[in-house]
Amino acid sequence: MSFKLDQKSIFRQGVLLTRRGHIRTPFFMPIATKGAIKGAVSSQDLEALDPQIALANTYHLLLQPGLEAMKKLGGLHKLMNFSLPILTDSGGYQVFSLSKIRKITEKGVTFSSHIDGQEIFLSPEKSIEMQLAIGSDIIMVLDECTPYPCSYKYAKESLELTTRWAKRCKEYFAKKTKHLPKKKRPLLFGIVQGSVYKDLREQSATELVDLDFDGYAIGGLAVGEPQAKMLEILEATIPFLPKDKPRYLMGVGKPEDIFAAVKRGVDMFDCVIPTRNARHGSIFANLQILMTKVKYDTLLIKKDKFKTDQKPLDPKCTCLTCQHYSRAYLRHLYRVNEMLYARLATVHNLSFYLEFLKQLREEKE
RNA sequence: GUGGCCAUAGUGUAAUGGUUAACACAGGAGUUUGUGGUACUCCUAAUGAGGGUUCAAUUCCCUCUGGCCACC
Repeated sequence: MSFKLDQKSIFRQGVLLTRRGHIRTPFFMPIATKGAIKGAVSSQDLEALDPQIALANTYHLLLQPGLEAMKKLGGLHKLMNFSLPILTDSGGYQVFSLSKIRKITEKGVTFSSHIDGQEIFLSPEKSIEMQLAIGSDIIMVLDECTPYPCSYKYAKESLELTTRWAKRCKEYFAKKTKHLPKKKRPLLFGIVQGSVYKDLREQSATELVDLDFDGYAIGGLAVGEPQAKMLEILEATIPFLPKDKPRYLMGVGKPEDIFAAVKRGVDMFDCVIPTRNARHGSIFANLQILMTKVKYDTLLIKKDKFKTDQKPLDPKCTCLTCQHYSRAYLRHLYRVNEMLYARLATVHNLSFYLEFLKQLREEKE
């Protein structure tokens, strides 16, 4: 059993056990796509934020530095000098979001590299092999993330392919990890697809649960559909997932999305919003968790009104940035294009998200 | 003092004897959901003053004002 829930708590406050340590739920995973948090945030900066876990991308690391180099380097933890657990995305989403030219067949997916255009083939087995080389602690199966909108027919065929790939991932994973003691093995998660069709979500979840994964992700959401639709599909999916396994809503989201999803029984999240928005000048501040919703402010730091504002970004925040620097300084750094801006803003926005999830973990009735 | 050049959004530059005078930055309002990019979208805002030529002037001519350069 890798997941324990506190039965008396509200939400799903529990503990997920990985080979590199336990993680309290619900939690948010900062994204280190290429083995670094974008915005000049070092592994030590990140660990100082107590993130519990980070996420990296198989697709990007497969292109650079590549499978063989990663094997020789002894994995990503060593490469980036990071000691907390790492979850790796399988590359399925990047094929969907980055590659204009792609061909999906039963065997796998062929696509052109966004870096130099060279043809890359990614199969379920190859994705797992790369994730094992990375030394990932939570490995995701290769899936096809359907776009929104998506026809029923395409969504059904796609989900069934995703299930067959999941089975192959599981078999390959079992073969490659059977020599490891159970406590030294990474976890393997399946991914529910089915677009916005409730019966397809049920079908996908049921098929994956039959295969018995360590946790279940819900993919193919937050791809352009309205929030109400996302929650509707989430509510239609969760009942088909086991209570004693972690649920991961991939790529979500804004604080209000995460709050709504946690209330509906989701345990894990990842999203580019805190880091990307930080780089683009949008700062999260003044969080309030109320009974039915979350409230917060978004500061567009470039604005004139911050020119001489000596307050920290968020007066209640304890992050490095807020302890030492003012809104005026951040605005100035943003405007003069200093790299320090990105680091300080990213550290703060991550701190905001991590503190938000920490409060959800501690929320009592 | 004489001659020449210049004057267009807040700033720096375009363009034109004839529909809504363009662009960049600045200013304002937004966007970003399993990360190709310090990204993207929308909005506000201008022909120095006065006179003349002309059907029509920001454009051509004159005067003034202000600035730059050269010469004495």
